[in-house]
Amino acid sequence: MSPSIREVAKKAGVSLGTVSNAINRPEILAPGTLRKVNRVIEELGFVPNASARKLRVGRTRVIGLMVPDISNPFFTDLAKGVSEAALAGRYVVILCNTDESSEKELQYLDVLTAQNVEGILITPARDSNRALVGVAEKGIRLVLVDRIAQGLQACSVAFNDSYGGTLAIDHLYENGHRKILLLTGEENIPQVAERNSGLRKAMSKFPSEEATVVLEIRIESMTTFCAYEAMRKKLENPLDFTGIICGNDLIALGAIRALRERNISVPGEVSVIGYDDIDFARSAAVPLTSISQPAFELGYAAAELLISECEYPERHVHQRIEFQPNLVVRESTGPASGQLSHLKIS
Amino acid sequence: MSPSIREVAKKAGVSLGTVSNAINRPEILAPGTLRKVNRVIEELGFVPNASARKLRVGRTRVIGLMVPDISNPFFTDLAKGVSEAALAGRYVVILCNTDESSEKELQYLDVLTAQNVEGILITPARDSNRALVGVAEKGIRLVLVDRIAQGLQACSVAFNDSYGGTLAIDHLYENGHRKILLLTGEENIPQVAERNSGLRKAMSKFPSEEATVVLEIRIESMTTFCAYEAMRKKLENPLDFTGIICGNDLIALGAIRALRERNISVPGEVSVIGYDDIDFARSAAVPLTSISQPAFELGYAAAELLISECEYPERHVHQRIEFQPNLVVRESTGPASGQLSHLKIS
DNA sequence: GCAATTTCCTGTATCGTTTCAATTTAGAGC
DNA sequence: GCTCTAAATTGAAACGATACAGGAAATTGC
Repeated sequence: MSPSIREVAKKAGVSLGTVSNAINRPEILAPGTLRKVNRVIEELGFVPNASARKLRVGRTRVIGLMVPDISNPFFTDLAKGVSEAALAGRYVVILCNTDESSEKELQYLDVLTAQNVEGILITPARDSNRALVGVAEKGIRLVLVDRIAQGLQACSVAFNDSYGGTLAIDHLYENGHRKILLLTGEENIPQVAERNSGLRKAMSKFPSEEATVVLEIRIESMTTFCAYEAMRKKLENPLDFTGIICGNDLIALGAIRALRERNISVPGEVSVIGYDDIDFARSAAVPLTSISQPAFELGYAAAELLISECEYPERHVHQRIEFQPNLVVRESTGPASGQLSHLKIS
Repeated sequence: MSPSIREVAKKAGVSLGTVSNAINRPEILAPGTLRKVNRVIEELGFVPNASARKLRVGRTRVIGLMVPDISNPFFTDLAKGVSEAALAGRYVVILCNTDESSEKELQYLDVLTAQNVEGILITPARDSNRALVGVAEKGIRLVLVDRIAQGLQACSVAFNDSYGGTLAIDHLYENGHRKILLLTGEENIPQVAERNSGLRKAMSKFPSEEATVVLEIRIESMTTFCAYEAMRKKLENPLDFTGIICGNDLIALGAIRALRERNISVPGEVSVIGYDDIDFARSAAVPLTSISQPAFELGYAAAELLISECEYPERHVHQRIEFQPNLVVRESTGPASGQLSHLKIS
């Protein structure tokens, strides 16, 4: 097995404390001693036992990352950002994929608590507030990612979802779209609610006589497949919209697939706008107009925030970092002219 | 802070050992005592300190997962499988994204060692054999994912890459393609080498006078962007192939993007075949023909293997699990007729 | 009713670090 | 050379759990 600090001490002819100092506060050792100890450490391939250190110091250098769906490239990028920031701070990330199930989320919360993680980055499920409060009471620090949680003192990082919604609707409006389908997850997902509120706010700017109609479909899970199914069903009836705003790019991809199967041209007949601007958006069947959000940066910032809170709890004050989304126009959106008149007739 | 076993003992009026037994061997306690202790545990919200337990028992219930690129949906699915198997075994996964850099890989190997992980699931970089042997010597169990490593006693899970290569070339050959471009990563990546060897083996079956030509481009990093750049450069010269076999789907996506920019029709003029069959393959600009590999299952199997090795080291024997890939035909491949004659002229 | 056995529980040593008060050594000043 | 201070090193006491030897109580056998 791995040698212990004791063996290093013996072989180097110094005391336990000195070896420990060589590792943790090299500057207080005499240069000669330090060199001697380091050589022995090297020789024996000594790696300090993290469990023992954790036990003594009470710090684990482990954080948890809890995401609803790691398959979603948005969260993958986020995870990459987190991972990188963690590595830079010599922390380590435990990945928890909840599949949007709050049951799994609770299970993971337990496991993470048992593992004594120092903090958790979490995009919480709709109804896990209570559990989070419990976790926070155990002294585990939380950073909320892209969600808010009421009644919880914690840092958070997020995008301005309301502004994102505005960007989407403005873009379609400017292109003449008046009948718009909103294809998104259930509204008890906070970001969804935020974006919709942004949408509504933006709409209220427009003259009401223009009657911008927004139809809504809520799909169960924000994945390509569910969106595809939902869209197929919708298309069994005649078109009553010219633009679609999607809750994320995966949904947009699914919608476009369903539209193409029905030979409905995108953007000729229907414009589609996604959200997140994942890497695949530009390689999609119809390169996707989308609201871009720098997921990697969000993850990096979130992890930095958490680590700094863990490292310097006394001088820490909770804060919220907000990133601005922006619109990336590609080929899936265009003017609505033809369709508009068609709708007027029907 | 979290209460310790000591406080539970005091409050329940029993000794330390009894509380410990209540947690770890409830069956040896008198039912009344057990109930009493459990009630107190509940009341105080006691969670055992994992660090202390780890220190004492030497087991951490933590495994590491090291992948070259978590953005690649193949590895994302793999990670999901690993995560799920781990959760089922009450293990926890530390995610390590190496960005294909062996420097980062070494760094992570150190961190994981220090964290006392019980085992590591790894898709090793080309030249990290030595480091892996060192890790194995420290008693950390390894499972190699989709790669082989010589001189290392360990379990492994993989796809039959050679067979995958065969599937790809057979499909193109049957469609009349004779001049084929291979667009892949560098051959010191083991799977790449394996697939190529499968390709060559398959080609040797065909009558040599037909002169199936395989051109090769090695791209630095197996990502969409690198592939796109490489393909663009290639297309500055006239087409001298009718089919492309890609190292993975991301590469295929990049290649198709470059082809479309040049108004080269896929599959009209050039057929493209990917590898991995990621979720986006079917939503791509041209739905992608690909070699499908069940990444989730691979991950799940790998983690199960590792966990069972950790749990029952004495009865464990190293094994290799191999999954068979299979061909999924979509729209990116088709007959080569027109192009073939064109090439004969040039 | 007493010894033998079984069942249940206690208390202490231990895992490998870090911390910190105490001690030794070295250096400076005269 | 001696004192005083600063620098370097030591060693024991934690951290919180588990294991295990052994003690107390309950049960059994005759």
